[in-house]
Amino acid sequence: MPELPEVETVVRGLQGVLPGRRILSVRLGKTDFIDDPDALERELPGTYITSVQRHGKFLVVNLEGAAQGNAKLALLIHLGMTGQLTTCAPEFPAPLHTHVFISLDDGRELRYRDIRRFGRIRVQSNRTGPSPLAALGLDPLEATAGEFRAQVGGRRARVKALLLDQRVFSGMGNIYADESLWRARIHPARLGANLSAAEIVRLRSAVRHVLEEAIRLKGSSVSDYVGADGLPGEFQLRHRVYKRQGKKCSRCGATIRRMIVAGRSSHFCPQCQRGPRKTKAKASN
DNA sequence: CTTACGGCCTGGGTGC
DNA sequence: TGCACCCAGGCCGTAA
Repeated sequence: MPELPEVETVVRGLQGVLPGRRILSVRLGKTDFIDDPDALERELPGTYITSVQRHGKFLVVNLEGAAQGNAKLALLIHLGMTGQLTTCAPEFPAPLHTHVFISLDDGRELRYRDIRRFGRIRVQSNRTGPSPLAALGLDPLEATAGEFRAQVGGRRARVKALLLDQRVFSGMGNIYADESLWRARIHPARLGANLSAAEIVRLRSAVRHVLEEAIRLKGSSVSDYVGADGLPGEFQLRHRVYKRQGKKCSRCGATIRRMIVAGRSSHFCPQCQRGPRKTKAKASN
């Protein structure tokens, strides 16, 4: 599933090929995951790609009109669960579920494929309403220790829910939330407000370590993820808990467990990551 | 206001 | 060969 490291890998791959290219034409397959398919076909041709960036799990392709001073546009792409954004020769046969074909002035084609169409594509301009990027929380790689503590401490939501909430931290999903909590030795069901200052520091450094290592290994390919070059990542080989229930914890040897926390399956070591205290409904007085 | 939870979207994988 | 079921991320409505 594309989370921060996977999107970052795709962005870095595209940064080498897209900036400076002009979009010649757009061809669409199914469009139910595109906010305004007509706008995509109408507004993209003729524009120049100026840069590619990541915001949380969003991939942003910045565009500029041919004439000077033209309104700037951005193509916002969220890969959802199974989105793939690659460039290739236009003759290359398109695999099933490829729904967007953008031909470029260097003869190559930018393609979007999405098996389940949980992804989203949207053209963003100054007249298309509020950008979904505005609602995003801190980038976990850029958040200072103080910012991190402010988002986690004092919150009565489960720490797993906080890590997954894109308005709190942007970019993390189930894999990296679970891997980070294991590394920090924090149970996913603990409440943010109940974490000690030391635990919050540990969590921030675990998140950074895990995300940076995953970026180095070009992401985790667990379902359909591939980078901009079509190649899978390798971080799935380093997963310590994600989808490893029943296997041994590499740190203490206990058996990894899976349980639903914050509505999502959560993988953790019951030995290294001690559960929250059971709050008694009514203590004696 | 904050948090919790169920449902919806889709289709590949799994198990019967 | 079929088929019901589960699961995933984001979002939305509803309830406490």
